[in-house]
Formats: sequence, C-alpha cells, structure tokens
Amino acid sequence: MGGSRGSPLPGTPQGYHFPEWAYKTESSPGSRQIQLWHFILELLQKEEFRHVIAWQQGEYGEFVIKDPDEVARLWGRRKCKPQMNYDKLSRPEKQLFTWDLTPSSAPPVPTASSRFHFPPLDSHSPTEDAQPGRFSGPSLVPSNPEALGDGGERKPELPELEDGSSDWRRGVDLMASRNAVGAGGINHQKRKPEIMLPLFTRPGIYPDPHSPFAVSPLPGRGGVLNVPISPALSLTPTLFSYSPSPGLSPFTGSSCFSFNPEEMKHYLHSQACSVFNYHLSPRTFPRYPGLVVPPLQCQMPLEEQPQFPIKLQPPPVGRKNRERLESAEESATPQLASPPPRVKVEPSVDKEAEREEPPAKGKDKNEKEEGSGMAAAPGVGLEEEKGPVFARPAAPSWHPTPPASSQAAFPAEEPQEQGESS
DNA sequence: ACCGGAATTA
DNA sequence: TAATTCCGGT
Repeated sequence: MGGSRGSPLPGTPQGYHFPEWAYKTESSPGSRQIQLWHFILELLQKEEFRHVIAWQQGEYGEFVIKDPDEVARLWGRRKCKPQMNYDKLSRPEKQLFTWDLTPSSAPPVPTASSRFHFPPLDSHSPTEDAQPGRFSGPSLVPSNPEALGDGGERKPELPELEDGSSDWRRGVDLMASRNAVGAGGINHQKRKPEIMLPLFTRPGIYPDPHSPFAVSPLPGRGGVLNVPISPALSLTPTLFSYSPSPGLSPFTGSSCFSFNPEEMKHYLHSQACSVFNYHLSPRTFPRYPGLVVPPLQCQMPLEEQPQFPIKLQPPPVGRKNRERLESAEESATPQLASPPPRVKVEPSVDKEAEREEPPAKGKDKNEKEEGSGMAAAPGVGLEEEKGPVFARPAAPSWHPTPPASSQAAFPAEEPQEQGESS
C-alpha cells in the first residue's frame, strides 16, 4: 500500500492521510475477524494485561509491549493459531503501525530502540521535522532504550484471561518457562526489549497516562477535553461511522487534540459498540460522565467463538513451494514504486515455542494472578461497576515497579471471563 | 536474532 | 483485506 487513500478523514488537520486501517471500521459487523490493531487496543484497555502490554506512562498514546511473546500467544489464542509467534504477529503489526502520511513528512520510524513513533499531527513542530525521512526523536523518543525501563522489567504471571470470548482463557499455560521473572527485581540481562509505540507525543500534560480512554472527566483547557487518542482509536469510525475530529489547538502549538465533550461522548459510544462487538467486558469500557450507553444493536452472540479452539494444523507442508513457474518472467515486478514500510519492530523474542493449551493437557498451569477467581459469572459482559477501570495508582515511574509487589497491588478480581465449562 | 518480502490462506 | 506462514537477508 504505498498509495495511501486520498481520503483524508473529515477534520484531519494538515490534510494528513492516515493509514487505511484507520479509516475502516473495526471490522465488518459479523464479518471480518477481529483486527490485530483492535486486539492490541483491547489488551491495552485491560489492566490484566498491563504486564504484557500497557500504555506508557510518560507519554500519552504511547504503549509498550513488554511481552511480545505473550502478546503473540494471546493473539494466537484469539485466532486459534497456536503457532502464532511474535514474529508472525509482528508482520501485520509492523504494517499496522506503519503510517503512510501523505506529506511523508514524518513517518513513524522507529528509533534504534525499537519504538514506534507516530508523528504528532502537528507537522510544523520544529523538532519534529528535524529529520525528514527518519523519525526524529523529538524528545519523547530518544534513542535510549535503556531509558525506558528495561531496568524494570517484570514478568509476573501471565494474566491471560481476557476477551469476552471466554474460550481461550482456559489455556492458562502462561509462561512457566518464564523463569524468574524479575524475582530479584532486576531484569536479567537481556529479556526482551520492550516495544514502545508512541502514538502521539505529548509530554506530560495528561494526568492519567494510561489509556486514551482513561480520560479524566475534567475538562481540559478551554472547556474542551484534552483527550489524546491513538490514531486508531480516534480515527475509527466504528458502526456509526463517526470519526472524531480532533482539532489541534492553535494555541498550544503542539499536537494537542481537543475533543468536544459531545463528540467525545459519541465517540465513546462507538467504542462501547466495539466492546460489545468483541465481547469485551464492560469494565474495560471507560466511564465517562454523562455517557450513556444505550442498547447497542451491535450485540452478537457471545458464544460465537468455539469452545475448544484447539485446532491441529497440518504440518507445514513446506508451503506450496515458492518454486512456482519461476522462469524468467519474474524479472518484472508487478508492484512498482511501492514505498516500503518505514517502521521496524524491534522486540522479538522467541523464547520457546511451547504449545498452546490443549484441553487434554494435564499440565498444570502456573499460577496466575487471577488465579481461581474467574470461572463462573457466565454473564458475559454483564459486569459493570468497577469504578477505577483504569484508575491505577500509577506510580510516577512504572519501571521500578517491584516485581511481585505489583501483582498484589492490583486486585485480580476480574471475573470477566467465565470458565465456561462444557 | 531481527527485519522484511512475499506467497498462501481465511 | 487482513492475517498467517515461510523464507531469505542482514
């Protein structure tokens, strides 16, 4: 897709053209499968996965994948692809996070530290344009991987569960092989670089740097909500084909988005639909003052997903052989002038290719933080309440988080997923 | 080990 | 279309 669509979203400042995926809806109602980027967002919205993937605290719209392997695993569960690896997952993901802005001014080029940077919509940032063609680390994304907290890498138990499908949660294989995980509070030497995906660079102006959804009810400046939202989110039309039009505040001179409360409300509503679409527990849905989530017509059978996704895939068959007719014909490349993706992923971890969680597996799963709290609560998605969805103490610095302590710090009482015992 | 392309598939 | 998978290059 080198050629980005020429359809700028309404309200797109500077006439930026966002990636195609940003325009399309999450997925066709009942048709398309869940999109990877949506899945990522789901994880981001769940605290249960904060150990795997979470919003970066310093920067809004920036999230880090602490456990690429785990993310891949979860994704594999979701798609019933036991063989899913981060390598596989990263393929689409890379593209996913590849922006193809029309102006080619500031592509999200990851720095050496494996970070994705989504250039702020503000194209006139002096610092932004520092290096055309390459991501210019404004100030948020220096090329210091270590600055990130690789020093605080904790890999606690695997929170797994997740997603309203409530099917693949049974696995709970967790990463037993994870070994110590920071029991000493110090990451081993080289675990896996956390991937940082700064969506928007906005140096601390938002009180709650956890999720774009975790917006505080308090109005931003000028009575508008300063709700930084990731491009994917903000640009997701959703069922209502509503696309929030973040307007840059001329005053700030920076990439500060201002949403009207009303629009935001609408937007959140759309998000609610998404939640339902993907069987997300309402708890994940951010609360918004005055936000009412009317009966969404997008509800779908929750039991849609297979109870036992275990699918034995045929041997690799070695593919169809790429030796097709090769011949000399290939000299001509069909695709021409296709700007290659400029984003690179760095994470990578391949750890072990442990199998998924076959139902027959007698192996005991490691303990998970959620432990035995789940199961039951068949009310898929009836959970509401939960005030502090994202309300997390949020220590100023999350890296130094004590390994074990962090676990206990968060009550793992989310019965969201019912064990669904057949 | 990571990155990326490309063919295959749902 | 997007995702999955394979495979080669660096």
